[in-house]
Amino acid sequence: MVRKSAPLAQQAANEILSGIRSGKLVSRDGLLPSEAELSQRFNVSRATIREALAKLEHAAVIVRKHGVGTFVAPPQPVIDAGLEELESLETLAQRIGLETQMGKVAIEERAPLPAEAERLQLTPQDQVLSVARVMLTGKRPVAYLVDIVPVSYLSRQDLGDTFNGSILDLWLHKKQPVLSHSRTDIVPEAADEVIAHKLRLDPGDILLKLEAQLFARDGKVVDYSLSYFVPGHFHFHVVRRIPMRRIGKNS
Amino acid sequence: MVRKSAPLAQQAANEILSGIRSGKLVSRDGLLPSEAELSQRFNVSRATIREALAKLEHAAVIVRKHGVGTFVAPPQPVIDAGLEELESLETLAQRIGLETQMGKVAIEERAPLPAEAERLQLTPQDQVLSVARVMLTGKRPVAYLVDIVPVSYLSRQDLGDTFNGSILDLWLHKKQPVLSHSRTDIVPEAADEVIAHKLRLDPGDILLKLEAQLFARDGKVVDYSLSYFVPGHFHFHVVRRIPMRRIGKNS
DNA sequence: AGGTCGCTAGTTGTCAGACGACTAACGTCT
DNA sequence: AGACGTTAGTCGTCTGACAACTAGCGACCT
Repeated sequence: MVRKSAPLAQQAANEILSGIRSGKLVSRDGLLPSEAELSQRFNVSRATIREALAKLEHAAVIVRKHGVGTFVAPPQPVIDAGLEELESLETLAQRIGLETQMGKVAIEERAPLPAEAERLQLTPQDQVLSVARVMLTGKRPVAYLVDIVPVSYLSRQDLGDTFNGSILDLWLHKKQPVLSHSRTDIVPEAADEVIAHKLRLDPGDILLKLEAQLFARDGKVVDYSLSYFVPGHFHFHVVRRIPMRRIGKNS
Repeated sequence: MVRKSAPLAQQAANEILSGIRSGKLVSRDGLLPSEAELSQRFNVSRATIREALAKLEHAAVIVRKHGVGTFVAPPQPVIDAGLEELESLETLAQRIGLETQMGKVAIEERAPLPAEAERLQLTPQDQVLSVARVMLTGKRPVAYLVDIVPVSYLSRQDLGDTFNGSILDLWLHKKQPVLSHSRTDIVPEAADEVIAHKLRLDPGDILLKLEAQLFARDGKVVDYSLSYFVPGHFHFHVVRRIPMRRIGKNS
């Protein structure tokens, strides 16, 4: 999408962003001028200002409150986590002393969806247990976690009063199944309306999705999980090694 | 942000999204009804429809073309890449037979910004070479890559006619400096106006940012790089291992 | 003195109508 | 066949008005 000149709304968004970053447009409590005032100040219509502000809201730069005003979005606390070693979020949070809460767990035993069947190497006649929950810190949703597990590996009874939100921790404690590794896909994604609702966001807000297959020692896929993270709370990194052998690379 | 009822624009966006997913709102060539028609169909003002469509455009669900119409966004080809082994994008693309082009390289020798100095363990008096370029496939920008390198490791002369876009490849070929690994942070991010312009996107569009420090064998940081990927072209994954020792974890 | 309720002013969200800027398609002319 | 101009339709922007919401203030009650 190459445009000869940016639409006015885009230009206004750029200028407002500059004004925010320089601090010139922001009062002490993070409040921006009203739409009417921005309209006059930038010499465009209020509708165009609204389109510009919508863009900035989607960029998580601002937050608009009906009847109140438009605010610069607040900065967020960060948890840093390496991805090389598989560790549950609950264990990670505990290790760094962060208090997290688990929202209501939605457990359902059903047939797998086609994508789930494929990822779990199941047939449509098999049954899976779906375990979905929201993780919160300080009442604030930070992640939405869904595990899809063949019922041969996990039943409702396995999840008892001691379930802390992590199937991985449950299995590691139990030493059954014996786990090997996970393959985790990393995707930036816009929240759809269901997930947005669960994480108290708007559809379209940016999430980091980790989509993982967990393999047991015998090579079977024992878990297919989808983890959606609100940016700013968990900060993931990976250590990438230089391969030892590069012979044959150019053949 | 919990609302008693969603704003009308949000509700309209949800309904339009449902109509797109069910196929009911989309013609053969991916065209949606006009804003005027959607306004009538959903019984809201055209301004509200515009706000709804803006949300969907930000979610990369649709593309709006001035004077033409509103289209469902096209699906994208995908390159899958593991992150465990450090490999340049250029080598990766070559390995899988994908033709990529490098846009104009912007090279600048300057003092490091504070964040760069910190990441590269430099002082403000040091000098770095900044190498910025866009990677394209089929004329389409897919990534914006910036390397910040201390001049002791890289000079303009090092980048000659043989520079293919990858400093990593250059160093691996030269075997100097001897490289060890990189630490790469993974962040979903909204494009700011500069990067959006380079990648022919709108500010606020979703990108995956990989922010990496590259370490030599002697422990020095030899490169600080920022790589911004347009979603849908490169698809990253990581293999996460179960640690061998878990003794002491609960102490 | 403290708490509650109602009102006001100000702000965002939505509506309606109009015009500007853009584009694809079609017809006419060379 | 190619170039140019026109038309109809669409998105982008403007204007003015009203609906929905909220913080703050003052009045009133306990």
